[in-house]
Amino acid sequence: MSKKITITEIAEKSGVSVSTVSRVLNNSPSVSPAKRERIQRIIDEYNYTPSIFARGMINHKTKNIGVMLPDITNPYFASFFLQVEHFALSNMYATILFNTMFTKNPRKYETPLSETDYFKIILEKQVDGVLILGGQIDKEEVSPSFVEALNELHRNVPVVIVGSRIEGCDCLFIERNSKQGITSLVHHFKALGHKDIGFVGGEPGIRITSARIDAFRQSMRAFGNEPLERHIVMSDYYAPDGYQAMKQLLEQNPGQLPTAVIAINDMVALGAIRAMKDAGLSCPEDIAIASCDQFLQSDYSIPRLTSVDQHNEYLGRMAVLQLISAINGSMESVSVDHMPQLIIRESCGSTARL
Amino acid sequence: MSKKITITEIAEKSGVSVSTVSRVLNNSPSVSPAKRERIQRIIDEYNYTPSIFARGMINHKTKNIGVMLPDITNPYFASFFLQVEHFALSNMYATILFNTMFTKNPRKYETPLSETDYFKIILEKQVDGVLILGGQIDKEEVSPSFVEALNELHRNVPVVIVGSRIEGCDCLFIERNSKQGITSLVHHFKALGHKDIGFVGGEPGIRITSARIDAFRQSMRAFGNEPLERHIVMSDYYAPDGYQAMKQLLEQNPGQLPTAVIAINDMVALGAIRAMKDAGLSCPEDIAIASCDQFLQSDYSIPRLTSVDQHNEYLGRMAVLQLISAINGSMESVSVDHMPQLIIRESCGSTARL
DNA sequence: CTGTTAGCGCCTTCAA
DNA sequence: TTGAAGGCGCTAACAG
Repeated sequence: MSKKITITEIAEKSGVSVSTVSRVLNNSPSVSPAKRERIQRIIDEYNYTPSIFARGMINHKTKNIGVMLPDITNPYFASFFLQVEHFALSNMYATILFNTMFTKNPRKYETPLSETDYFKIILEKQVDGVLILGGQIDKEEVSPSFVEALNELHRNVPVVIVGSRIEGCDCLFIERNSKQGITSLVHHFKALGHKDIGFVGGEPGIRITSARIDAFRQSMRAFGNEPLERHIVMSDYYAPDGYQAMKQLLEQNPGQLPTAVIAINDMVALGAIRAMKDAGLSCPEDIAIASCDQFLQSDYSIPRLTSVDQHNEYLGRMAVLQLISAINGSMESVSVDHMPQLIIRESCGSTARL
Repeated sequence: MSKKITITEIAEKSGVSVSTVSRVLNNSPSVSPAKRERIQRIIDEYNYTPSIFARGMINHKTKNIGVMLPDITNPYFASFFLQVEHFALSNMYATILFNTMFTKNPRKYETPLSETDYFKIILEKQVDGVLILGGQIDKEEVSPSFVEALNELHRNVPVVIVGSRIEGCDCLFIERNSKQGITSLVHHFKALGHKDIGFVGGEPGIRITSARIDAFRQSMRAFGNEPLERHIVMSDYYAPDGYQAMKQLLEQNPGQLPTAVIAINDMVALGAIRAMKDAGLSCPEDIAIASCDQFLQSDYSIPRLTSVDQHNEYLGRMAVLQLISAINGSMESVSVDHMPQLIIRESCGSTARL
């Protein structure tokens, strides 16, 4: 590895002092155009880039942000992350990604590390800010010690959490309305004449799950229907979970199945439809299905999935922007007001097309 | 943000010199046990971690690696990356991820940045090593200027490329046998009695595509069949591409369709099956389908996808390991010898089960 | 507009 | 076994 050239050498080669070179490096106005150009030429010629270490010693910034999420192979997190990375880079921040694997996942990985271990590692990396997505923060019962760890982290570096506000946590939050999507799904099914609607997927004890199921119950009641508890089967967020949940729903409701079911996301919907098929039922004829969170490729499954676009990508952008402004001193939480969009395809059995 | 405590303060608080503190920090043996313990206690108490900047100025290491890939939302890259990140971290390296978006992708993103721009950014980040996956390096014709950029990067920091060796490129490569999988697929279809086999997906001019199509032709010939060119339709790597490719295949071969088709990966297979369905054909009855690269969830589609597990996750592990050993001085390319595994499910029309 | 200089926090000789 | 001192590459006063 060729050793890096330093500012001193550039200064010597261009016959000026290091400060002058430093000035052109930092676009200081007070450099004569002639010198500036000459120096820049040398810089380019030698392909010189200043040492982040030396710079960091002074301004204590790495221009790196840390992103902590459970599992990048989950399309939900992936599409979110893509936006984050993209927008961070266009603001000159690079993104260090940590997969905490702190949710169940189909690969059954375990990490020996706790989330607070990750906090420590992140801190050591001296990132300028941290974005947290999923994991413990999504639990309904967040342990006080975890909140304290979060606060400690935030004391060192701005932390933006994507999810609902946690009692006693000083971090910044970026929240959004998660009911809207469910409500339009229920309305849609009602409009199609369904009375008994079920719900599958989502891990119990996780906020997003409860929020959605609550919204589900609530909007059912708004139609004068009390949803049947036995038509609600929670499990988790992946295809195998949708499969298992639907299987259970079918088995525990012989002869009295719902005519429509809402799945917590597209992977779960996929699994659920597969379970129906394996039980000799077909979708949407026997049970119509729609999901709350659209992923890519849902337009290519059989049947094509009716789903809700929660605009997660937009949320990703908002999150980085929030983090960057926090790094630069702004300290307010934001709530993103977005309008989830119902995407009607085949699995809901509607013939309507947008 | 609370400012960090320094080694000097630790030294003062424990009544020793900075050098002694430094010694305990770096596990130097020459510190009296008593002092060592006392100092360690203070370190823990104040939750002190040494500044990476100051350290970096001396050893020039960040303990960060850079990973460059086209699109993390592509499950192929995601599962690969997950392994990389995981293994890197267990070796104390954090991973900075760059999505170059340098392939077509369903989101139609564009970056204003070229891949060589990314090289520059990565270099500025002073990572200890770089892993490159996909993008230009996969092209059949790599421009000399790109190779030179790669070499220049490699002159500064170890670069590991996942893919086939590029003429004139000094980087480290991690290669694998990509024929094996195709061959077993062809054998499998032959064993099921298929004669006319088609191929869909993959971008023309990309090495992995050509390699697979070559392997396809070759193993067809081994059975005395010359594959029909009009039964081979390239496009790209995502579901919409599979859809479009199959649609074209169907349209351009009226009355003389293949009875089986190999798709370049599971997303393409999904799209292809969907196209068949939309054309009133069903899989595997009318055309059997199998794919070369298995992703998660393929076990839940309708029909379940017969596919090949290329053990990409293993490859990911090998790649980081290779990079880390390169960072530590080892400079040999490795070729991973793995045995792709055929996973027989429904889409190939076989009744056999493993 | 430009140069000089004092650190930033740490590690590493070199002496003691 | 310990401490003192130099220097890593850069920026930010401070002088000129």
